[in-house]
Amino acid sequence: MDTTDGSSHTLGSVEKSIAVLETLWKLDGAGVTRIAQSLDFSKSTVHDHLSTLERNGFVVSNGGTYELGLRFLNFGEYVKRAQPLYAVAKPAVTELAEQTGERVFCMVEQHGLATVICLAEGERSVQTDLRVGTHSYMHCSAAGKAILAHLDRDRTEAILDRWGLKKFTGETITERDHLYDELETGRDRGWFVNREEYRPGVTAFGVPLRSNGEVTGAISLSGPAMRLAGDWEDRELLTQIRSTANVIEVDLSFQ
Amino acid sequence: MDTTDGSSHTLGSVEKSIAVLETLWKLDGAGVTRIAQSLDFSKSTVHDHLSTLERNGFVVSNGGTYELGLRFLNFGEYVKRAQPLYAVAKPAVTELAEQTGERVFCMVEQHGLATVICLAEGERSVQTDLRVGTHSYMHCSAAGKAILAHLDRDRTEAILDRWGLKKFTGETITERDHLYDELETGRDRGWFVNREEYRPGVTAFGVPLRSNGEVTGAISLSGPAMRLAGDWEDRELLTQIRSTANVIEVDLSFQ
DNA sequence: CTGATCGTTCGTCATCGTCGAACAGTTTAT
DNA sequence: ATAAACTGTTCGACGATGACGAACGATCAG
Repeated sequence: MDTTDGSSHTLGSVEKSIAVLETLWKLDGAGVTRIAQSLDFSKSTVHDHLSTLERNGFVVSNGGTYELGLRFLNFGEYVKRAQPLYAVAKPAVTELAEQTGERVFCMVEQHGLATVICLAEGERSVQTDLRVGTHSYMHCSAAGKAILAHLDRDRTEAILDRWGLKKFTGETITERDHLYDELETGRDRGWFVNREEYRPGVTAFGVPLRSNGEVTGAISLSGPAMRLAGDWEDRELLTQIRSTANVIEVDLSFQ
Repeated sequence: MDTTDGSSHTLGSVEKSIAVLETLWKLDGAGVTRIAQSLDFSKSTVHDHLSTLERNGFVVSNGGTYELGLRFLNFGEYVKRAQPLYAVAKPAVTELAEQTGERVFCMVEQHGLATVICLAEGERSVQTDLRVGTHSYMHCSAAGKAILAHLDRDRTEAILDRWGLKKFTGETITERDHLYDELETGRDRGWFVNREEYRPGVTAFGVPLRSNGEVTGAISLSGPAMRLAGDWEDRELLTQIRSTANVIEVDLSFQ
């Protein structure tokens, strides 16, 4: 999958270490042998990588089994706070969740994926698998569409080339033209929607966040499809979401 | 500093990548040239590492300058939630902060450092530089002492050998015997204290958390030294802290 | 327009990452 | 109790590959 590069100066040993870390993540911790056969590396190679990573705090060993280390938490919190949006969006998102009772997210694009940087739950918010730090595809999330709609066409194309339009439910948009239409209508009316396109029964509305004319992220509000189905109540809900986005944009411009 | 190892099979290129990541962290993002001269690597080497790390989401480039990527947030949140203590301690810590109005931490030991895995602020809690994910030395924090006091003597020695007893204030304990005495008295009475040993004006009380007879972490409560100076009110405060710790220990044993 | 600086590309050489075999513990099954 | 089948770890040697300096094109300051 990566041997076709040819002249690229990518460091194989570093990528091996990353593969070990990914495996440790997928398997929720594992031993040398398990990782070695999962990646088709030799045991000694895996051991070398693990001990190097452990010496640096990215891995921790508990009597034969290895896990990801707390140094990731250190870097992770730093990266979260380094996002200009975080400090501003956090209180606004929390307030919107309290007002509406639903779950509210703030997401940022990086590497073609939308990542949750902060989240707040309302009183009646439903369960979800989206946590802070979760990466999600942009074609099937309300916030992702909001961001995608405001990128250069080339960039959008590149993102769709890289990640495809994976189908999660019967409602997921899997055709490019369909998605482009959706992005255009969303761009025109100022908000975006994900109607059970990622999880059955879950609908979300998304609004982009602009700073200096550039879209730097988006907020989205998600809840049960039943509750968010009507067009009448949506008007009220949407003005609340757009109002929150507006507050964030203004706050962002003053710091 | 590491060339004296001799026979160790540590992967130099991986450690170089880690050094690049650390530099990116220290400098809050930087360009190739800046990193290269900061680490005394060649520009092309730094570039190779950065592009490899970027291809994997650990670094992101914004027009010439590089920053740490959001993938660290993904891993960081995962590691946080992977700690058995996290889910149990979070609500208990929050409640204690509300009750007392002070700032409360839950910390876990790894690689000889105490790392904050969750934290809650009370209404009158003071400012601090401790965030979730912050690593701190164990000899000068209340939670760190609580954990240190219950490790094997060999382990404690190894930790002090590795990290030393760095002096932060005039109150910091910098001699081993002094620390061992302090750990013993704390172990006997069941709680530990840090009286302005890390930051002037900040005092903290710490209590260990046991699971199956083993200490897996600690909680601590910190506030202004003035407020936490008396011995009378401390009695009340300490029973609240110990009671919270007790709740966590019981909850932990039932999952 | 010019000089200096940036990030990037490229090809070479010597380093050092990889592997298999052997090691020492630990658990499982007989 | 004993052996067989694991585990993680150590070690040395070979050859892939990571590091470097030089040259590149792009950008910015004066």
